[in-house]
Amino acid sequence: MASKISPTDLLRSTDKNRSPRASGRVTLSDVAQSVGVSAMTVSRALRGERRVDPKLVAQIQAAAQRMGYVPDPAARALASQKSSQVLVLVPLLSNTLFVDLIESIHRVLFAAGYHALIGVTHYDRSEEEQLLHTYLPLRPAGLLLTGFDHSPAARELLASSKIPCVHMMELSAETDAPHPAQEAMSSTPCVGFSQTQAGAAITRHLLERGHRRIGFCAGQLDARVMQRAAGWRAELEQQGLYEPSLEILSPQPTSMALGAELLAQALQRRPDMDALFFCNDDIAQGALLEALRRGIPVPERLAIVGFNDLPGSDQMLPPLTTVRTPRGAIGAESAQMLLSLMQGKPVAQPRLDLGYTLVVRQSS
Amino acid sequence: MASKISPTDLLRSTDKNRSPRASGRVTLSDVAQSVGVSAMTVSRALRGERRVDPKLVAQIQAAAQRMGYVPDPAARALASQKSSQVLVLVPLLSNTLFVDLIESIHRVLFAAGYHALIGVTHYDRSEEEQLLHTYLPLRPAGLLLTGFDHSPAARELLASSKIPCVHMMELSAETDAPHPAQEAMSSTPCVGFSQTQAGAAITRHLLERGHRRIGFCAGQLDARVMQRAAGWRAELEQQGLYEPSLEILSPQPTSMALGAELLAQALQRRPDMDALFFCNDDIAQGALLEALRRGIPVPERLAIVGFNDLPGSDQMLPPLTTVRTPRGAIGAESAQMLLSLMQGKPVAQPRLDLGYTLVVRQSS
DNA sequence: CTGTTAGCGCTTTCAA
DNA sequence: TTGAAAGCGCTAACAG
Repeated sequence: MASKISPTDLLRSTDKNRSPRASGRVTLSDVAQSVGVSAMTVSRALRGERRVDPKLVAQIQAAAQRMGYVPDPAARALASQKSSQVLVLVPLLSNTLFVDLIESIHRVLFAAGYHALIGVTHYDRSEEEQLLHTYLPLRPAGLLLTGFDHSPAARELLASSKIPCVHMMELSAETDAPHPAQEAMSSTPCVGFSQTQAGAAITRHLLERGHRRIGFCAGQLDARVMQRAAGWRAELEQQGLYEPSLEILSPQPTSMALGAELLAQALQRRPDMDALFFCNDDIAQGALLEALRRGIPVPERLAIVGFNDLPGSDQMLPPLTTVRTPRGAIGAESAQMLLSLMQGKPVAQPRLDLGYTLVVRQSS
Repeated sequence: MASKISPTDLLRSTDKNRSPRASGRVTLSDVAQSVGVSAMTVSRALRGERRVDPKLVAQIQAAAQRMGYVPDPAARALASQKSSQVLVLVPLLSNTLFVDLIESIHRVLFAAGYHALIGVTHYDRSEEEQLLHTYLPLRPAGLLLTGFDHSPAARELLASSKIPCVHMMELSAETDAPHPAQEAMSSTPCVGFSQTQAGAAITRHLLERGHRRIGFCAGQLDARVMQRAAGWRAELEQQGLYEPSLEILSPQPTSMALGAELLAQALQRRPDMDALFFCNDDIAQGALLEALRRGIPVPERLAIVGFNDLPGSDQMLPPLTTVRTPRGAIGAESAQMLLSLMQGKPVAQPRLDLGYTLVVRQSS
């Protein structure tokens, strides 16, 4: 195992002789030198590439550990043209939904040696585009995006970057909710559930409970909210119960205050309303409190249901009936799918439906 | 403006001759060549370094724009030993407080060309340590940490990294709340407010309202919560009203459900309790709902106050009295301070107190 | 004010 | 299975 020591290595061996630009960190060649192999071998060994003598691998790992070697992500990214970061774009952080999503993504990616770089789009296509513009040059190893609603320029960026990408929270090519760019993404990897079907399911629940004038109240009119609306509407139409005046929409972001306001609007417009389906639990909670303030018996006079099963919904008066969405699982499975894609492995189910659960409490 | 074109540049000029490793992106030398200057000049011009002919700067910027040049962060990080990322560590994302903090940090840093890399510690010193271990090698340009509660090893890492760092949400060297490592950090840059004083202030408010048996209920017993407790306790002691049984603490994370539980515990232990100070609005909200369920008149029979002024607190029945904390401003000012530190500029107020506001609503 | 030189620390490529 | 050479794209450190 007589080793040839390159001039550079010799230079490095003496601390005095280190280049003035050296950062002082332990490098690959430091480890290589100490073991008596080339830097290349250390690089391969540490990355777990095959075709390295197992004995050497053990020795190298021990040395790296002992010397406190930590790979330099910048150097690695520069040389290999890809970083260990995964860009994760979500619309908001103020909805627990996305926090849960991020937490489970982080857990899976972190364990696999990747870092989640989080970007917030505020439900704005141009903000998303700008984020892609600034973050794509970081050469993320993968992308995790919320929904399919991108600007054309963003689509372009994504396509030309050729970076593996998984879409979260909704499914491509839903036959019951035609999507503008449906065709283009029928093969796009995605993990989620049918927002439309979930919206339809909770509407059916209300119908089964005997409600007939079921309103839909929503803020933050993003694509997924509109899919829920479509599910609600389809069920009502099927029963011949749909009327435009049952739809109370506001472009404002959802909040408890907005819930109170929409409840008021709904009852003013349709005093005969006997149930309300809110697009998200936070506005439903606000509506529940407003009903309490107004002395409206829930669910006797008016049933109220929400969506997502957020914290606090079980604490309301009465506890809120809602749809539990599997965001934790969506995050984990998306990350897992992305890991496969990044490794070039085939993905068994590139369109993964994780379903939803109706949670019936006392508000309906 | 006759330019010397280096051999490498000539090589690059012909697409056929590009190295097999080239990434295809437009590089600094591409721009340099097109303008007829050296890569170094382009580098300086684009980074806005002084000592470059303004005319050249304009020309170079135009060329970069036209050619679609985007700097490579990895190459930049490798050469300069610092990335454009700022590591931001927060305990949680499920508390709106930290989301607000992050949003404003992001806004300030992004505008200055930096990216926020967010890490979540879950109030766990060893998790924080691990995050530092894995993220410090990314050579972040700066650090933004929540609180001062680090493990010794983490302190070591921070100190030896020599990366500029600002602590958020609490202030160093509070004379009224001795901190374990107080001395060491009396000069540490920090932006926040006195948690102790804020806790004392809302307690005084309750005392002024005539309450005498004021309990303190808390979950998630982190350093800042305990500082609020200290403020509460000091006020009570001053009036000779402090008793250990008034303190109801739980190690569990705060939530509305925990609020309900702690209210129950408090009333069981001290049926004569006439006011409760909850360490965070979410548990206070849960307590308010529990009071409603139990038919306890608030504030007549029992006053309830919270902390942070989170969304929904104004929607409660009755609306919650609380302390509004300036997390948006804290995020913005911390980021601003960090920018100064990163540029080596002196910081006028390295210990910035942004105060707090008592928000008196109907629950007290 | 501008350019030259020499790396930053790693990995691709190719040769042994 | 291992190694040598040659960069990745940029900037620090001098010169001029």
